[in-house]
Amino acid sequence: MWAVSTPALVRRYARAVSTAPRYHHGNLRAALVEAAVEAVRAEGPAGLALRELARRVGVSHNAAYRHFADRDALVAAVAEEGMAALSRAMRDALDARDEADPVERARSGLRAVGRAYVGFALAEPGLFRVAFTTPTTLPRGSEEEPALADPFAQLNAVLDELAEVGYLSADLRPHAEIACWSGVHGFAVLCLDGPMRGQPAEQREAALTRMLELIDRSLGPTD
Amino acid sequence: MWAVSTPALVRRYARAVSTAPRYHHGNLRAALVEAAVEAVRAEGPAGLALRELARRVGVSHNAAYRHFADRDALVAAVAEEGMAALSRAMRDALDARDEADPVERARSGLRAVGRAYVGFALAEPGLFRVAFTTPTTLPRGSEEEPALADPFAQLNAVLDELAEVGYLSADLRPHAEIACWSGVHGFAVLCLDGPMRGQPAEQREAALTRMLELIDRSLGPTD
DNA sequence: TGTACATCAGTGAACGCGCGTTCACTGATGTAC
DNA sequence: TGTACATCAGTGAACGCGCGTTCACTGATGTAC
Repeated sequence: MWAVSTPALVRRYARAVSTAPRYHHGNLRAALVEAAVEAVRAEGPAGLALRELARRVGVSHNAAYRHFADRDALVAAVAEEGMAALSRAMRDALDARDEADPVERARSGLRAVGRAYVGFALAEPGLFRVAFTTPTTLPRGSEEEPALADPFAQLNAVLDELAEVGYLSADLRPHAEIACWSGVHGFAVLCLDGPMRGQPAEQREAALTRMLELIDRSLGPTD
Repeated sequence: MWAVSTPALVRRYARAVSTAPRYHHGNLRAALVEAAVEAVRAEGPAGLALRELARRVGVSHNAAYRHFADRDALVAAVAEEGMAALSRAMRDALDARDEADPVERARSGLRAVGRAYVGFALAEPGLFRVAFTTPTTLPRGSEEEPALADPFAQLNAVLDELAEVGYLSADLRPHAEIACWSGVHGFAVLCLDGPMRGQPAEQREAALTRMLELIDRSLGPTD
């Protein structure tokens, strides 16, 4: 059952205790992804070079090929990491709600995911950009980045909640998720690369609050 | 007054008539920008390489340095071109309105610029991307891309119109332009690089119509 | 329990690529006289 | 009107860069016996 023999275990333990640089890294794949995330934080998507990352991890420049088929595979791994982090941020924001009234709770949920989305983009611009980078080799007919499905699902859940409690009417529900997503995504991009780049935080904050208010208005009843 | 002497005129005419390749290109700067626009159409921002463009224009690879200080200057020229084209598309859409009722006219104006914005992004994805590319050497404290001011001004004008005719209340007016811009910009980006990439046109069209409807709702009166 | 051997995860040198940029230059153009 | 000369817009060779990728290899590890 236990595939590791005793002498192997002893050797492994000695290795783990030793501080000398090891020939076998132990967890190179994870270390490369971690370094890639750091690089992306510091330099954006352009920082994702296999040679540079290997250098940072302290490993020869093509050791990476044991763990990634090519550069694109590494970029994809980082993108997945970024999307997962975004998803976590949204979920945490949703979980932090404490409203009792169902309608207020649903409405604040939509604001919460929106705020979390924009907040993540501004806090982690590099990861955010990579997460939305179109892979150079588009996987024709493949599953189209399942990781992306998760933030999407959360947004849809909140909108369904808004519909269930009667705030969002059924005939406005279709495509509402695209409209909401467009709003927060566009806001994030305009802050990172557009006219709002370099604006003071309170200015951005005021604009974001206004936008979330308008999104809320756009879905609610007219009377 | 006329700075060109007669023999110079004669020589220039002979040149203009001749079909032989000329040592002096005549309008290299414009030709390079045009080639750059084409390259961006075909390959996106990555297609903007001085050597490649010089090759296309049929000129030695560093002739370009007579007209652009460096690569960034060329990219900036293309970005300006793209932003101008976007601005034109918006203006044309606004001019095409024919509603008589002031409120309806203002509301359709907002839809028109939104549709034009997204339409341009989808028709010219390369130019659109370059137009929003942050220059690598950010001009610290400079005027922050005045070309961008023009689409922004048009959007603001339409929103002012909506306020004047009484559709958009004064207290919702501040920051409304950011919210609207975020919506259409985000929609465009999601279509180009996000989850809506590769979706059929009618699907995108339906989602866009819904988003423009929601934007209209978000600004209008509640009663 | 010890050892031979297969397997796996690294190394280091090398190739070719296209790029931006600089240099010293040459051909074409415009104009003062 | 013709010519000498300054200026400008191009050429071609070269440098150095960092990259992705491949190759033949070696050291470490795990395990069958």
